[in-house]
Amino acid sequence: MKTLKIPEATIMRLAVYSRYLEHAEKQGITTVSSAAIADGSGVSPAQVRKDLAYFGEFGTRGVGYRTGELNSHIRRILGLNRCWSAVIVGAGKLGSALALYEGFLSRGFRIVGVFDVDPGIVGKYLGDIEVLHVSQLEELIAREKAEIGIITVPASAAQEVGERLVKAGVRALLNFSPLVLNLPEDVIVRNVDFSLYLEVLTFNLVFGKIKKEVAEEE
Amino acid sequence: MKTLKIPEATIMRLAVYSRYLEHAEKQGITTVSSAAIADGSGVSPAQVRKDLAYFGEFGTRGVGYRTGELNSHIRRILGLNRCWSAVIVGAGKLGSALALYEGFLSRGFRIVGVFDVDPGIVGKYLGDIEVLHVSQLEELIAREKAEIGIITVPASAAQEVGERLVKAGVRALLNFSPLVLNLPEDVIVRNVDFSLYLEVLTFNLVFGKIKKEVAEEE
DNA sequence: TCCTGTGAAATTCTTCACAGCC
DNA sequence: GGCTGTGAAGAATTTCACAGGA
Repeated sequence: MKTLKIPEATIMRLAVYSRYLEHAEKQGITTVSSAAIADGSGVSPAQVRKDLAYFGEFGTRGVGYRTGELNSHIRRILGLNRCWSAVIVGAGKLGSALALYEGFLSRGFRIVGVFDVDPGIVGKYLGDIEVLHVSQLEELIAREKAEIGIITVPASAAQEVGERLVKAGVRALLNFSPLVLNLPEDVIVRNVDFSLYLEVLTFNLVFGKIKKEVAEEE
Repeated sequence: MKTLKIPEATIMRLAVYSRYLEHAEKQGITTVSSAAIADGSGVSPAQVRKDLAYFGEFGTRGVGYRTGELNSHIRRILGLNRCWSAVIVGAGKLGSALALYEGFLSRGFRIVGVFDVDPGIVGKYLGDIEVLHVSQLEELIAREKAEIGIITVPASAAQEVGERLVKAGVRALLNFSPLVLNLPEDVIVRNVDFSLYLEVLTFNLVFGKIKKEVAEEE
């Protein structure tokens, strides 16, 4: 079979290009070059063209890309030509913040349910959505046909919640707990861990200094 | 100069290994093999060994690694053998959630300041930290010697905030706004965008289905 | 002339496979 | 026997450089 594999990095970059294009569109820029996109996304122009080439020819030689049109293409590639329903499990600070995050809706993500086990939290409203008890998880996922699960529970509960979400029919998970989940291969899981990103920063802060010293010695 | 470059992916994985090791330590497991770490981190055993090999020899042939000892090594590599001070700019939902996030402290990150421009937010307390007006940004960063900035302001203000943080002496930034910041090369910036992660999921949901269909046709 | 699309080259990253040590 | 550490092989990704079309 000749399904060429698309690098995950390409997908991430396409999403970044899309944000730049949206920004450019708002500024009234109707045509962009790969160099402009590259500039606005922190990559090389060749990289931009290669990434797009996986999916087709969207530009005009000698001219560039039509801003809005290219953005539509990218959004379709990313699956954003439709709305997606997601549930959040864990209505602590992070879960609540995500439930109220406006950025999701503008990209086509609708939060259709928020769950918790804490009786002090269940029943609260986050915007116009009521926090439900986890016991209603399966029912709501089935009713709303939610396909994405967002896990914002403590590490100790994450694995169990993941399994439950999958059993309830969710196909893709965004896991904010610091542990790697052990789930069937066909479930799509990505992890987000804030401390981890900070640790990448501190490594670079420390290591950058060392590199500079090494360079000066020679 | 012979400073071998460490892949960023290696750094991220080290942080993941560290979390697994902490988990294992709590369970009373004193010795782990590269296979165990790999299992708990979703990578291959060879990958674990290669990643560690960039920094030294931490294991014992025929035995494995001492859980706590290896974790200390990794924490030191990541720069976590000291405490780091960070400020958060933007005390909306996300900024507030991050300010209250317990996970930071346990990894050695201290939030020493939270800022906003909104008079309705300035003066509020998040835990025991008061939200200050952005006009006090420079002063507090200097006084607390904060080295890390976390940007949780709307996209339209992100670039300006980034520049201000850098001018005030911050060397590393975690940017939660959806736009790529344009800053001096020596500033370390990493972006976190929740919608982006969801878009990676949707791409895989859509594309996974297509791949399956293609496979079935042949 | 300008900028895209793309094979080919270069580079980076991962896996393999086994020597070395407990 | 078991598991680490590592050069060498292999795979994946990025960059280069230029052909091709507006």
